[in-house]
Amino acid sequence: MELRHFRSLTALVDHGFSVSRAAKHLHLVQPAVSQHIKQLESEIGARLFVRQGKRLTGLTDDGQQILHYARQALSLGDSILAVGRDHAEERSGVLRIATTHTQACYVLPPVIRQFVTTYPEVNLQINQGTPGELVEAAVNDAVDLAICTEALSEHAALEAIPCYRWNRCVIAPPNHPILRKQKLTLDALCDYPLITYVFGFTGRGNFSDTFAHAGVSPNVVLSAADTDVIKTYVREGLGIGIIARLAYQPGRDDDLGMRDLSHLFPWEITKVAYVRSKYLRKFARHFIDIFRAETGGGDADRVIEPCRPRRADEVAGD
Amino acid sequence: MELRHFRSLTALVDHGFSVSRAAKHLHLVQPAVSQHIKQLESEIGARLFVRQGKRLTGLTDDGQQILHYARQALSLGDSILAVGRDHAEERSGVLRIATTHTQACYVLPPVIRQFVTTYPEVNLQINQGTPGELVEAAVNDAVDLAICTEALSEHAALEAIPCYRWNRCVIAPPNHPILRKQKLTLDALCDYPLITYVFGFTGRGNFSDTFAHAGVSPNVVLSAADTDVIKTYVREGLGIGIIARLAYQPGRDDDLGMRDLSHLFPWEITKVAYVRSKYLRKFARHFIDIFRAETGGGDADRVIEPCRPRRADEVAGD
DNA sequence: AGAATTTACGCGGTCCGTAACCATG
DNA sequence: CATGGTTACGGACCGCGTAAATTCT
Repeated sequence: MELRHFRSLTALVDHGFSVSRAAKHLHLVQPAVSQHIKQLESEIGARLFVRQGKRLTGLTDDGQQILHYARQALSLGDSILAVGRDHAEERSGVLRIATTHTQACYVLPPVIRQFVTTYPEVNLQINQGTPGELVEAAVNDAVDLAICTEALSEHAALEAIPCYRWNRCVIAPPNHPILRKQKLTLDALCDYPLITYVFGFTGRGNFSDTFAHAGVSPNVVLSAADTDVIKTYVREGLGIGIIARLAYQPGRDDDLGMRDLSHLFPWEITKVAYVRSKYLRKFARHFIDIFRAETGGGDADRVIEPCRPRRADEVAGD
Repeated sequence: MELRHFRSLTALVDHGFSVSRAAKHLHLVQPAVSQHIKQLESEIGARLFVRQGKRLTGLTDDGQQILHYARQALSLGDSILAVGRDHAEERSGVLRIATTHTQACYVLPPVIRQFVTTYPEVNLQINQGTPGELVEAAVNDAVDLAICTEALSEHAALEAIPCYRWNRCVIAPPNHPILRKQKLTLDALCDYPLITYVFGFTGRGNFSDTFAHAGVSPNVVLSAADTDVIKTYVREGLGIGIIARLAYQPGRDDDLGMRDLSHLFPWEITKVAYVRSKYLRKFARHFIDIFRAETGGGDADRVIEPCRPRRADEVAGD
């Protein structure tokens, strides 16, 4: 059993169980990967694929199990090569990041700017997705870093580094009564139609829990995956928006009134996560440092606050 | 890069950096493993070994790092083979367990008895060691399961399954005043010379903390790694012993008086742990079930109490 | 000088590629 | 019959073993 068998196995499932396509992807011919599978199955002593005649259609339970191990082993091989590259070409390579809309638009830009100037040789790839997709992508080694507020701490394979904390604000058209109210309470928010994030996004869990815990029910008339949609409909007069405070941009959003809500909701903690067992290139670790410094450090009026650094075992218990 | 390179790498460090001995162990000749190392270093682009002339003397920092990944990859290979064996010969194989003296003597015997009768074909190997050694052995894939009360939950690579909880008792010669005292308090225990476990063993951490927290200092005249030594010196009249209640055996220890101390100390939780990323043979998982059932279930007068099953993510936060 | 590792070289196995054969839609 | 997979077979490569050269103890 050698890594080449694992390469054929993973290529096969990654290309719709087509031996020929997998072979092409591996720069081999069909019979070669056929043989790899055959050898694997004979050495293991169990069928890995379900077959319809000669055609492979899916994985057996064992195959599923084994695929998982094979992927990990290959990933470790990549880690080993990565260690080497950190020697040969410390300042060049690829950094793949997955994050959510809010992070990508409002938090990452200055970080990216600083990173690309210090590492002009690094090919930076940013993917956008839902928190669930980020976790998926990270554990499948489709990206190196995942950045968001939800879901990252749940997965045992991920190391999640807390970077900064943030809270919410309400935005409304300039003359909206909510902006003049003396005491801004949850009840007050419930008096108006609300626009905020969909479930699974940007702290929506804590948002709903807070109302539920207070025994009041907000009237959410629109849920959006990203802040721009919320702003748009607030400008349309559909309701008042509750967004991450850091997504309110003075200058750009001066046509909207804004009031802080951090006294009403729990703080959210945005984290950057990576799979524990993988080697992170030096520049990837540096990216995390830059991210923490940039978000934790300056720009106080965006209410990005630094967050106490924590040790790994604390993070695990989140 | 193939698994064979990793095999040579690990064999080399496991045999004192002697290429010839490593080769012998791999059923190869010296030049073969020399070549493996050469190929590895060339593909990675960094030296893995520090050399004195032609002789290898140790690992570079990178080598250390890479060794770690290589070991994991090989371990995954073993897991893949293990999946297969669970098909071919479900009821035969090897189960390697590491545990402490207390568990081995007082808790495991009935579990072992049941296991070997249900799996007579399984080669059961039990190693004894300190809690630190158990963790070491588990993460290095030297054993399959580690059973003890300390240290297991700390290591991120280990999944620790809580199995039962226990507390302490005091043992003393028959006419000792401690046995007649109305209220058994920490202060009362401090009035006499104490014999108990050494640090890092059988809940000694919580033991000391409890006294420290109460602001009293016990007079520990002897610390032993196992219960039998403690009993011996209690019989000698050197002092009173504080041991795990489950280590007091009615019948065998009737010449010693015993009183329960569970109102004074926190409960300890004994766990069985294994490395998360590894495949556990079916009989290994069954062993855990037997262990939990046997300890959680019957024999109430040994005060082995069942412990609420917990989900993996709870355990991780311990 | 002796033990151990590297280098050099040749053989044997095996890994892959070509080609023919077979199953399926 | 076209597409895709397996079987069969041959060649090239390379991985391993033997033997000589080299270096450190």
